[in-house]
Amino acid sequence: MNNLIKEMRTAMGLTQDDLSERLEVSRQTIISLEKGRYNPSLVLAFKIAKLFNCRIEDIFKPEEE
Amino acid sequence: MNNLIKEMRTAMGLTQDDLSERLEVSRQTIISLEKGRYNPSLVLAFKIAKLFNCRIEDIFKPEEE
DNA sequence: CCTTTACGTAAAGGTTACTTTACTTACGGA
DNA sequence: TCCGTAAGTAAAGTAACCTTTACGTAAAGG
Repeated sequence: MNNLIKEMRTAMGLTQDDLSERLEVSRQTIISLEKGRYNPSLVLAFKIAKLFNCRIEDIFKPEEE
Repeated sequence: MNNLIKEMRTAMGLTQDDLSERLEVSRQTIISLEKGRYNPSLVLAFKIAKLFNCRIEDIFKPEEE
């Protein structure tokens, strides 16, 4: 699952630490998400979309099968 | 996390078993999702949206905080 | 230099998504 | 009445998300 979290985060001028606080997750979670190490839960995906003021589909790009 | 899986499934004339095969998950997973017992992974949410030919936001409704 | 900030890795543990198996109930048709 | 189908519960196990803690590195500033 590819995503644009890092791009959107830096565009907002946020550090990983800032973002983790706003999303109420650990910094480790942000790092792992940005690195593509795992896919977020749907709940977290909704939180991220809300914070970035866009849709889940705008941030997350499932790899084509 | 509220969702419209059951409604959309029956609208397509599919049984829980049919749906589980198309999504490549177990029937238990379908039952639990429809019953709202847990939230799917983002990957599964994308699969569901693709099958129902709509967006994740059209199917899943996060409870307001 | 030394400190602070931002980003990164690694490992151990908890919680939850998801699987597998087995059993139950209700319904409709032959 | 019997059988098959669809939907449901329950329990035990595996996999993945997410946390916590600790440590490493590079850059910028004093």
